[in-house]
Amino acid sequence: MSSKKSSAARANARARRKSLRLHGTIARDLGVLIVSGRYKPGDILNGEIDASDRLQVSRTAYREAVRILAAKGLVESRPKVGTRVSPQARWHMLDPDVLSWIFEFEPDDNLLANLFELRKIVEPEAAALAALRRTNEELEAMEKALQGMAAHTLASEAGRLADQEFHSAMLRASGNAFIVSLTSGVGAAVSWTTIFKQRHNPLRRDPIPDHQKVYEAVKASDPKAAHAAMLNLVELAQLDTTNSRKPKVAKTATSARS
Amino acid sequence: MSSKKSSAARANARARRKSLRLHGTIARDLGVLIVSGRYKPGDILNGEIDASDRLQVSRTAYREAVRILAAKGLVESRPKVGTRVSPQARWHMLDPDVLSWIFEFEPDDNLLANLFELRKIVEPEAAALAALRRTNEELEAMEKALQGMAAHTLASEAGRLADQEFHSAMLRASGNAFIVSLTSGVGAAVSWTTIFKQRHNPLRRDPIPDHQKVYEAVKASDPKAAHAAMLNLVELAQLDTTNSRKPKVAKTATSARS
DNA sequence: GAGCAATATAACTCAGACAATTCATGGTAA
DNA sequence: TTACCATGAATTGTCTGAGTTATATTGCTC
Repeated sequence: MSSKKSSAARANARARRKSLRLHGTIARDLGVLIVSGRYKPGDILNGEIDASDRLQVSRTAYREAVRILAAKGLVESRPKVGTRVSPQARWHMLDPDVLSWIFEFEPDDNLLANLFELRKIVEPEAAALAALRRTNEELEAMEKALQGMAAHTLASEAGRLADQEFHSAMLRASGNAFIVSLTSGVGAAVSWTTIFKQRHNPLRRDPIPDHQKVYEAVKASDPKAAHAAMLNLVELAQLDTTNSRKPKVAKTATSARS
Repeated sequence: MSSKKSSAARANARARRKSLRLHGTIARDLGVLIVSGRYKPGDILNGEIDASDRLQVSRTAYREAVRILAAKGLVESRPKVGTRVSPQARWHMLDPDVLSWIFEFEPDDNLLANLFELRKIVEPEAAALAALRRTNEELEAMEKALQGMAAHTLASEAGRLADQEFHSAMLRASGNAFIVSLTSGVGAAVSWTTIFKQRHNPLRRDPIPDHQKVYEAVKASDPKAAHAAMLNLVELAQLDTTNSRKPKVAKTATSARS
C-alpha cells in the first residue's frame, strides 16, 4: 500500500548522501549509531529480516552493510546469536570511515585530544624521515603544492586541495607505507569533518610560513628542524580546531574538571 | 554433473580455514592476491557472474567478499566499469586483516622494516603515556600478566596469551583509544603471523627481564625510563623477527642482489 | 551434577530476475 | 572540426524467496 511512499523515501535517503550505494548509506548510518553510543558494545542488533524490514531494504543490502561494519571491527555476527556490537577495543579507530563517523556526530573532546596526541607523535617523526629520504621529485611536488596554497587561499577548494597535496607529498617522502596510510587517513578524515565547523570562524592565521618551514627543513635534509616544524604545524591545527569548537567556554574554569 | 565433486571441494576449502564464513575466505583469498601483487593496482577483477562462477560460489557470497575488501580500501567498484584494485596509497595498511594478509604470504623485507619503524615511533611513546596515566588496576593487570609469562613459557599458548595481555594492559593504561587500536592491531597481526616462523627457531632469549623493566618504569611513573625500556623491547622483537627470517643467507652475499 | 543429544534460532548461502548507473558510441548542430 | 547530447550496452546494484549450516539452549540420561 505504501509502495509509492517508501520508494520516494528511499530515493530521498539516497539523494542526501554523496554517491554511496544503498548498502553504503546503511553501513554509514549504523556505523554512526554505533560509534556515537546509541548502540553499545554487547548490544545485539535486530535480526536480518527484522532490520531490513524496518529500513525498507532487502536483506541483501542490509547484509552487505553489516559486512562492511564487520570489516571495520564494529560488529561481529554469528549464527544463532545474531550481530553483536564489538567492544570498543576491537574497533578499527583509525579506519578513515570510522574516523569520519566518529567526528561527524559529536566529536568527543577527549577523543579529539587523543587523536591530536597521536598525530603529534607520528607526524613529526614522519617529517624527520622525509628530510632524510626525500627525492627531488617529491621536493618539487611539495614546492608546487606550497605555491598552490599561496595562490588560492585556504578558504577555497583549490587551496585545501593544495594543502592536502603538500602533506601527501611529504608523507610519500617519508618512504614508509604504514605511516602514509595512517597519517593520510587521519588527516583527510579530520580536515573533512572540520571544514564546515571552521566556516563560521573566518579568523585564520596565514598557514604559509609554517608550511614553508617544514618544506625548507625537508629540503635541507635537516630531520630535527623538520620534526620541530611539523610538531608546530600539528599544534597549530589543534589550536584552530579546539578554538573553533568551544569559542566562548574558555573562561568557565569549572567546566574543565572531568 | 559435478555437483557432488564441487560440493566436496567447497567443504574442503572451508575446512582448511579457521572459522571464517564463505565470504570471509573469499575476501581473504582475494585480499592475499592483491597485497601480494598478483593483482596490481588498476587491474579490474572479473565480473561478478564470471568470478562467482569460477569460485563455484553464489554471486551473493562473492559480492559480500568484495564489500569487505572495499571496506579495507583494497578495491573500488562501480557500475559499467567493474571492480578495480585501488592504488596502494588507499589501502588501509594498518587494518589487522590487511596486515595479516601482507605478512602471510611473503613478508616483504622492506615493509617489515617500515612496520617496525612505526612501532619504534609509537609504542615507546605509548609506554611513556602509560607511565603517566596508569591506574592501580591496570598496574595489577600488567603484574599478573608478567607472572603468567614467567609461569608458562613463551613457547606455550598460555604464555603467549599472557604476553599479549601484558601489552594490552600497558596500552589500556596509555589512555588513548587510537594508540590502543593502532598498536594492538599491529602487534596481534605480527605476532600471529610470525609465530609459526619462529617455531623452528627455539633459540629465544628470556623475555621476562625486558618486560620487567617496562613494568617497573610504568609503576614508578617514569615516562623516560618507560620509553627507553619499550624501545628496547621493540628492537629486540625486530631482531628476533629478522633473525628468524633469514638465519643462514647472511653469508651468501650473492643471493642478496635483487 | 556432569556430560551429551535434540531443538530452535539466527546467520549463511544459493538462484534468478530486474533496476540503476555510467562509459562509449554515434549523430547532430554550431 | 569541435562540442554537445541522446542512445545503447555492460556492469554493478537491489530485490525476492527458498533452503542450508552453525551454535546456544534446552532437556535428557547417566
